[in-house]
Amino acid sequence: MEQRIERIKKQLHSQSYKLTPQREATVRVLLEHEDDHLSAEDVYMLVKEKYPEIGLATVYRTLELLTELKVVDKINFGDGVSRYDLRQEGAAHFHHHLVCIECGSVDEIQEDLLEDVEKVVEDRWNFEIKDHRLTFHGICHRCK
Amino acid sequence: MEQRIERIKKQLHSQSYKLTPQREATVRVLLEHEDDHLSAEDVYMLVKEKYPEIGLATVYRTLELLTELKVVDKINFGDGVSRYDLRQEGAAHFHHHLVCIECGSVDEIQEDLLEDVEKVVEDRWNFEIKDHRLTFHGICHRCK
DNA sequence: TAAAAGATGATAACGATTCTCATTTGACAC
DNA sequence: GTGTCAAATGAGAATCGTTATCATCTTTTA
Repeated sequence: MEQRIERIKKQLHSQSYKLTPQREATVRVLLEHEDDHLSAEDVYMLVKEKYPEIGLATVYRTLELLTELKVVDKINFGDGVSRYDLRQEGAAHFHHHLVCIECGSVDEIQEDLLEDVEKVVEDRWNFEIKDHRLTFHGICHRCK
Repeated sequence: MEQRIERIKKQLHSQSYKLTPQREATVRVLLEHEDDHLSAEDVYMLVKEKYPEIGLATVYRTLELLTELKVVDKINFGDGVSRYDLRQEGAAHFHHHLVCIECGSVDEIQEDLLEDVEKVVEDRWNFEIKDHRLTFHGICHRCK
C-alpha cells in the first residue's frame, strides 16, 4: 500500500503535480476499495471519513488528474454515473467487466482474452488500437 | 426504408404502441443516419426539419421506447451524452465500435469476433451472457 | 357524442459534473 | 525565516443532459 502510494507520488512529481493531503486521502480510498467500482460521490463520502474538510470539487479534480495519469480508469456502465477503477500496476490492457442484470454486481476479468480479436481489427480495419472497453451484460454465477 | 418502417410499426403494435407521426419522423431520421451515432439532441435537430412542432421530450420518449423494443441501442462513448444506434435487423449480437482519438470518428464492426471469447467467459466465469459492448479506442485508418 | 386512454409539448425539476473565485497552501528565492 | 508566486482548495453557482409534471390534444371505444 505504502509502496504504491510512493510510486503514485513519484508519478505525480514527474509531471510537476503534488501529492497533497487531499489527493493522498483520495488515493488511499481508491486503494482500499480496489475491487469496487466507485462513483465520484462514493469516493467523496469515503474520503470525508478520513478528511472531513474535503470538497466534492477537489475529489472530482483528483479523479480527473488520476485518470489523466492513467492511475485510474473512468468507466461507464450506462447508469448515468462515471465510475473509477484503479489500474493494475503494469497492466498492458484494461480489464473487462461482467455486469449482472439481475443483481447489478460488477465482476472483473483480468485476463486479456482479446489478443486475437485485436490482431484482426488492427489488420483488417487498419486501426491502431490504444485501448479498449469490453463489458458483458448477463446473469452472474450467484444469480443463476 | 418503407419496409423497415412497416416492420417497426408492426413491432410497436404488437406491444400496443402506436406509430404516431412524431415517432415515424424520428424513426425516419434514424434510418437516414444509420451510419452515424446521433445523440438525442442531434436527433431532435434533424427531426425538427421535417416536423418542426415536435418537442425534445417526445424525442427522448421515442428513443427510450425504441431502446426498449431493441430497435435501437443506447450507447455511451464516455463523452457525457447517450447515443442511439439502429440495430441491424436480425442481428444476434450488438456490433462493435472503433473510436478514433484523433478525429473522433466512430466506425462500426458488424462481425461478431467475440464467439471464442464469449465461450471462455461463459465457461470459466459461469456467466450467462445476454449482451456485450466492445469499443476500441485508437487511431483510425484515415488519421494514420 | 361522450368518455377514457394514450401521446404530446412546454417547461420545471433533477442530478452529475464543471466552473468561478476568493482563500489557503506549499515550494522556492532571497 | 520571510516574501513571493503558482498551484491547489472549498463553497457554491452554473451548466448540461435527461426526466418528470401537467395541461392539452388525439385516438379509440362505447
